[in-house]
Amino acid sequence: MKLSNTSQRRIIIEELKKLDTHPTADELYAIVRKRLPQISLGTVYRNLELLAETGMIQKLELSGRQKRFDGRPEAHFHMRCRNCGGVVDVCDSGLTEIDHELEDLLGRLQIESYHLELSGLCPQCRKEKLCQEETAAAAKVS
Amino acid sequence: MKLSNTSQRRIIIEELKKLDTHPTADELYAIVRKRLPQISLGTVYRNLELLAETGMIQKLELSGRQKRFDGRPEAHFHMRCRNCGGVVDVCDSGLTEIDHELEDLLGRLQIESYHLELSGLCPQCRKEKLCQEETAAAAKVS
DNA sequence: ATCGCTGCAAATCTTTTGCAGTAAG
DNA sequence: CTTACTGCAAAAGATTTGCAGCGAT
Repeated sequence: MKLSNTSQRRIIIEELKKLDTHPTADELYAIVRKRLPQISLGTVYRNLELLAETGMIQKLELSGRQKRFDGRPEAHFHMRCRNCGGVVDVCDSGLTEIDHELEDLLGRLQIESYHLELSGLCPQCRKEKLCQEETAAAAKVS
Repeated sequence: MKLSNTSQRRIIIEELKKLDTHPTADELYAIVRKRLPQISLGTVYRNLELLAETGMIQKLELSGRQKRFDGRPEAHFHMRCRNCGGVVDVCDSGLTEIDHELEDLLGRLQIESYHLELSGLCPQCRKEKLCQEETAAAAKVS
């Protein structure tokens, strides 16, 4: 597979790699459009698909209607925020350990791969929720 | 939430519980239509949604365009077949063990839940692939 | 000059929804 | 009688595709 070097493709990669928000195709489209106002959403979809096939980026198969894209090609863990719907990276040595155990086990079970989707509150929403609770507690006292 | 007992709903549950194939809404629609030819796809979607909300069935958040539904409400593991695209149940004590470890770890990380999707060849496709390989080997010899 | 890529718009696929009529409690 | 449910058809949301022209190699 030989990909040519068009400005659309270059800018799509560039902008995606800047983000750690795992944008959907249309979110990335909005961002890329600031630099290339005439680009079409179809082009964004086609490029994301191709780039994922060649392994330069990842197409995330997460729950929810829309696919999301990740500029980091290495496997890592994701958590979906149940409050804001966003997707954040999760790094933890315990998870990495469990990952290895799973690999071993799945090999024995003739399962080829797996993917794990975590769910909870992202740091941002956790902070906001904490603030709300404090405010609520203060209101109760007064 | 009080659900009334309509024939549509009863038959949808009945047919879903008969299957271990985790059908999509339209697959189940086709099956239910044999008994209720005038039922609409919208009714199937609405009922599956309601039944999942009340916990009588599960709506599976798996990769791929279409949602799938599972008549067994208890949590268990699923594997998507990379050959036929179907979804099969996976039962294994090793997995259950890892499940517990994950629960522990995630509690510590303030992660609320997770879901694991396995991928490989379902038993059916594995068998067929094996046959093909044997045939290919035989052809090579002759 | 060739072949891949682009923008545009239409098509597709899955799911949801508005509505007016029907059935269940 | 009241409220939930249904069929139908249209709408909505996300992604894909056909096509004719354009740009990269």
